[in-house]
Amino acid sequence: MPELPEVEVIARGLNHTLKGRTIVSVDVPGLTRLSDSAEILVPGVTGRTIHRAYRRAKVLLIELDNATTLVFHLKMTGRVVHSAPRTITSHDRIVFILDDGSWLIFSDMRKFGYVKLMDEHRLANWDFLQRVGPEPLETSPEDLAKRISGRKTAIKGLLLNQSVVAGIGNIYADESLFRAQLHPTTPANTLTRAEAVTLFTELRAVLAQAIRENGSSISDYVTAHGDAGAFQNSFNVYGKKGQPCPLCSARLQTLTVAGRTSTFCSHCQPKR
DNA sequence: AGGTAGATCCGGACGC
DNA sequence: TGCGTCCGGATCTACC
Repeated sequence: MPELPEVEVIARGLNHTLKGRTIVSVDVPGLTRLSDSAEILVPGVTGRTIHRAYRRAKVLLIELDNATTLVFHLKMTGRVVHSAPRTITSHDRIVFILDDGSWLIFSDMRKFGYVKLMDEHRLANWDFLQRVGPEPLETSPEDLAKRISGRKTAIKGLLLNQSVVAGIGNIYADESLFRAQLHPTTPANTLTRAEAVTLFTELRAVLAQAIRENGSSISDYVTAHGDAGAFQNSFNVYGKKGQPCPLCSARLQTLTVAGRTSTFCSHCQPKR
């Protein structure tokens, strides 16, 4: 489940090794439903040189030399890996063959992800980019706190809401709520400003640490070069239902909040 | 208008 | 072995 840190690590890795490479041909074993068609993608990218790779929210963007951009959303099981040529697998969706013989491969077992090719106009007017909230690592905790003030809904739902703050998924929502000692159903309008600032300070810290540790590998995530991340070893609560709280040793519990499984410590994160 | 629930996409994991 | 159920990121619809 790539969230902000995982996509950031992939983007940095790709930017390092793809910059200046030219796409010489494309193989399309089978695109996902939400992707642009091969008729758009193949002629659009063939012969183009890669300028840079970067991230916005959970979206990976690879900018080409004619002001078009390959846009990837990995959703749960997507991968974008730069590797030597290898046998195509049943999960591979599109392969970009580069001028040094290496491959850039988009795979996605569950086919929820997508790849699209956007020109400047389509990218600038893309409704997702119009709606998405600020980058948490580039926005002060005070400014982020203002964005949730007065909202009656559960704080967990607001953290997952991409238009409130960009790039947060279940892992980093649960981990930051634990660090801030807030129950996931806490109505945002019951937080003091100081509590909200603490929450976003912890969110930023957990995201920065996850990036330093190459992201969290729980099911399918690997870096741009196929390596697993390490931050899953630093989880306090995510995926640890029934295990002891690292602070008080009470059994961690789960609850569905905003439609998502939330793991928390009912002692350290009391309901209010 | 803000908010929630449910459906949808897909296939691996898991339980009976 | 085999079938049914669960899960999840984001979006959409229906509804309160």
